[in-house]
Amino acid sequence: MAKAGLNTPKGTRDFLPQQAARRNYIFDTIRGVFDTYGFAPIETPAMELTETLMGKYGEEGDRLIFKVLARGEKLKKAVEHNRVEKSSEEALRYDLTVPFARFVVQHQNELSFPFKRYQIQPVWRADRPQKGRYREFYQCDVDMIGSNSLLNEVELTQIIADVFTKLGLPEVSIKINNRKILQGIAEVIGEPDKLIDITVALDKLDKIGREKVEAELATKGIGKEAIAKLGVLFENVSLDSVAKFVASSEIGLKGIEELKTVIASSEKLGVSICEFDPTLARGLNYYTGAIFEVTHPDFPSSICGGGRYDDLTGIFGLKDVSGVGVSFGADRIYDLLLDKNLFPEQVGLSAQVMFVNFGENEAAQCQLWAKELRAAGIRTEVYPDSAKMKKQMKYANDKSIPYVLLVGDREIEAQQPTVKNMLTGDQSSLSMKELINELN
RNA sequence: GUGGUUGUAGCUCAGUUGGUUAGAGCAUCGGUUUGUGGUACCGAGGGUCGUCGGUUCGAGACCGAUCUUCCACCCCA
Repeated sequence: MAKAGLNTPKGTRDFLPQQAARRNYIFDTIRGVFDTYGFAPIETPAMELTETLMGKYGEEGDRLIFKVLARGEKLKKAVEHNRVEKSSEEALRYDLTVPFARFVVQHQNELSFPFKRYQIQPVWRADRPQKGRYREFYQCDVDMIGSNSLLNEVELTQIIADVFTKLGLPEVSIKINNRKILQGIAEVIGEPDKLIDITVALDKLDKIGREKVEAELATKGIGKEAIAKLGVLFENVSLDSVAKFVASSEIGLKGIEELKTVIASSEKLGVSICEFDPTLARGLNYYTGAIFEVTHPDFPSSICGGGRYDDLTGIFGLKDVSGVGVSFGADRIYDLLLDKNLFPEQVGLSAQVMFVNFGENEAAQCQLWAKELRAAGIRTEVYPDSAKMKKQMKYANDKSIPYVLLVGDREIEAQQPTVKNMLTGDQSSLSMKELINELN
């Protein structure tokens, strides 16, 4: 720990066997749900070209992208001209959505649309680490691209409900809003260009209160009259009142209609955890329609989020292809499950059987028997060294291996091992056949 | 990016107003038990006190810088 270089970089961690097994449990659960909806897996590189990522996430996002340093002569020149940062040609991916858009455009002729994919990979953000906030973390993305249908949004709410039900977290809620509504609000108060500023400020309403939100809006250059018009929303933000508010805005009304459809259709399919949240804004620039955020009452930040992006592929040269998707935050879900003690007892499979090693000849017999057991699908290990019995027993005990097989002269002569049940301590002499029957 | 916070054996922590060879519990390894684990008893190894520099006769304790941890903001999974 004290030695130089003996730790992982800020905001990253190692995973011990139990932690890794529990993470796999989360990945497997999520993947299982994605599979049942007919999504196909893809992968993309850890690095993208810097220009692929820059400018897609908004000011804040751009700042948090990890850039890869130029090397050799290029670096030398960049240092001379004081342009090190701009000389970066590659960067670690910041999310999975933008690389996916690039992927779709690049492989458009090899894909059939609408295209449904999932992607479970790490992403990197140069954020200040905190609880539930890491610099390297896994996102589990599902997206469908090439379809405008609201059926897709509805399917996403079903997927979210399925995943969290399976993980034992049915008390989550899916906060839903629609960027079109936010755009409508901006239009109605006469500040259509300030959409982002307005939504970001509105987002803080329940945290910092009305006065501070108004102050923030003012500093963003929004006029007093416009702020005054917003007043109604500060007091009553039910779906009906917002609908009335944006009645004069075509796009706003469209948003209201979409939102109502998604919530109503989801409910018909048994997904009753959706709720309209007019203050949900989301800072990522590329969202244009529905936006989602999943929260849990016992966790401070969102554990899943996403939305519809009408023109993300347009930036890469493919017009009129709309996509929608959400991303599950595996690391936050891990923290939450750990906190609530919700991991199943037996996650991660240890061997069912271990052969104690008595020496070269005995081990040779063990290898033969181990081969038979493995062929029968029984997880088997042979202790590699002829260490002291006590040490080998302790190893089996530490790994909670339920059966230990003793193979010495007596057993080789009898042609069957002594089987010790580690739970009860009972021992018996069993043939391979009997053992396989007992374990299957 | 802003403000604050933490850092002593693998882990959780003691360490009195700066003073000789830095401690405990757990874990690890060994022994009591050379074909038997989880209990018990005995013993051992392991730390240049995050790092670099400074003050001092003397620093784990004081000062500075840096890295790391955690927290609030920002933003987000």
